[in-house]
Amino acid sequence: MFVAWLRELEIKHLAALEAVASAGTFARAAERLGYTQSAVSQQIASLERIVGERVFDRPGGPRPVTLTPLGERLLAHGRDLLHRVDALARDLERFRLGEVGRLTVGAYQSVCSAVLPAVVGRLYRDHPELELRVAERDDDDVMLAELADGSLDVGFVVGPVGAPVATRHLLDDPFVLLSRPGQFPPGPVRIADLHGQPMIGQHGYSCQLLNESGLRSVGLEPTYVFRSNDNGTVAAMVRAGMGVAILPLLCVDLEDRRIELHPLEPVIPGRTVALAWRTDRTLGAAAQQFIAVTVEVCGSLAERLAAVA
Amino acid sequence: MFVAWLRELEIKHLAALEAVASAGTFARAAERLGYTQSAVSQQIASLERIVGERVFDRPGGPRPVTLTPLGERLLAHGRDLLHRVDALARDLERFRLGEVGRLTVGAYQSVCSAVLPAVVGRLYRDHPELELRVAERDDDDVMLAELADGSLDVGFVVGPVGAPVATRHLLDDPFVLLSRPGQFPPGPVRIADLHGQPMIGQHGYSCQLLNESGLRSVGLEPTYVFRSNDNGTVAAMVRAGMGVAILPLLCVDLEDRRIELHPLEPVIPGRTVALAWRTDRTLGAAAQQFIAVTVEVCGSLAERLAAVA
DNA sequence: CACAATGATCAGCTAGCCTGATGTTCGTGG
DNA sequence: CCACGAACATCAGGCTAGCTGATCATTGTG
Repeated sequence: MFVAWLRELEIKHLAALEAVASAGTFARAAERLGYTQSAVSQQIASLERIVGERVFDRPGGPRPVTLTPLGERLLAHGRDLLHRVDALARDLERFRLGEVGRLTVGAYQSVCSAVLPAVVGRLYRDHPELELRVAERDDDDVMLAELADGSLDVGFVVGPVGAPVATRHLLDDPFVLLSRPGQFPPGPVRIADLHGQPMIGQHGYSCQLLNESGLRSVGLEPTYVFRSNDNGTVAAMVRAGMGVAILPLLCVDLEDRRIELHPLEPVIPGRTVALAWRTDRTLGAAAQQFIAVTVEVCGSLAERLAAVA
Repeated sequence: MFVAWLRELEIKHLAALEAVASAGTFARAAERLGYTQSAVSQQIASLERIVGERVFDRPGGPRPVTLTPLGERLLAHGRDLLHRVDALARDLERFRLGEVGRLTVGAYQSVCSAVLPAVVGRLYRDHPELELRVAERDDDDVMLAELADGSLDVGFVVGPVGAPVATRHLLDDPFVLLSRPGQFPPGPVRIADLHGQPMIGQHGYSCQLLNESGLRSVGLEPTYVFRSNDNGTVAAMVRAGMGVAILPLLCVDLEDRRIELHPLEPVIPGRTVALAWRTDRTLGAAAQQFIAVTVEVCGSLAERLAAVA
């Protein structure tokens, strides 16, 4: 892919060239580079052997050396390269500090609306140059597959998963009943009382399956009259009186006064929201920060949720 | 001027990184680079020591290695640098062949109009990407000074000059008499016959001084009624009948039928046009080509001049 | 469970590179 | 005209970085 000749050219040579050219003297260049004059002399000689011609005219005696035309042209390229190496170093340093970098996150809709805004906001506030991508995925398996093939750096998942991924538990997200205000007396609603009640649900992905199996385990066979994965649509249908819905608390807009929330009795196993990433791949600083910030954000979020349910 | 850390980073490391990343395994990368697997392993280890983190995740066993986020970012920079080194090599090669490069030439007005167009035309025809600059200088001393300080790469000069410059003789440029058609009988004009004749000359630079000293050495004290360094102006004044002019043949537009040329008798020492350049500085390929082409162009030009004078 | 593929590691050697001393060239001041 | 100083080249010597070849550890595969 790359050229054959000039293979021995190294950055060191260009640095020596630059130093001598701008110092005017081998000895001063050596001093600046922290070498002896002899070393610089040999480095330039090596460079000249590589390019096949002299890059400096040495007038001899105490007169300063000057670049040959070829040396001048080489130096123009060399300065450019040195500046780019410099930029590389600075960029790498910022990357290691998590100030720059690209990060692709996978998340459910509920996480996207309830958790991510706060996380993204804090990350951008601290490091405005991060390149964050959020991919909305509603299926745990899709999420894990994309985590595995590298499309995602980190992803929010529902349950504890096996696979070669690490997970960090974030919060417990209990199922709650959504109803029209006044439809049920305040306080917990007994699942048994929901027999025959028309229900609104999501399509058959991870948390909906968890939902249904929870209900069945306490003897309720739910009747769904509408399914949507858009939480706003589900809430709207509840408001419209089409039925009630059992949703993870995170899927609910807590500010919406036109619906009412009720804990369930008995409590069915709610989903646990966790963050997952591959353990066999090194995490970038940006990803580590994302995890840390997310853990913190979810910590305070969990407190607020506990107050509701 | 440049950064402190990352000083040990060399192009070799980036080449190894690129090779491994695109080959997927250390062994194949080694094969491509002409090293052993062990060498590549150590090069990557060295790179990782320099940047302070792993750049590859090694899953172990026969699975391909993958870049870490930091490795990916480093590689993006690295590929850019490698391409630039590649471009550097190609550019240097073209420079050595004289296909590209910058060349600044100093020349008198007469040379500019009589010699340079042909030279420049041929150079551009062969190497369209050369960057030629022509600086019109009417004074030999100025020319030599600028040659000395590097402002000019090569310069046209009149006489053989000492200084630390080499000169290449190009052609002899005899002085001729310009007159209105019919003002003198065809053929040579005797200088003695010009006594009292109003004359038009140039200002006191190199070739005008040579001119006047030549005339005085054969007993003529010229009377100048007008001086201009613009050869077209001098010719116009001759046409207007203001006087006659003695000019180097190169300063005359041979196609202008409204003036007549006469050799002088006796012949006074004409100027010799030569090309000069510093001997203590290496010449670029472009300069060498310029000299070669100029010598050739002047060779055929000399023949045509001989036919006139 | 043996085998193959892959990277890490180690020992040993070579070559490149740096240092310190010395040689050579040239301008400068007396 | 000469001695001195400044500046680069060169040489010898030592050190180390880097390469080779062999071996080890790990892991997927038949």
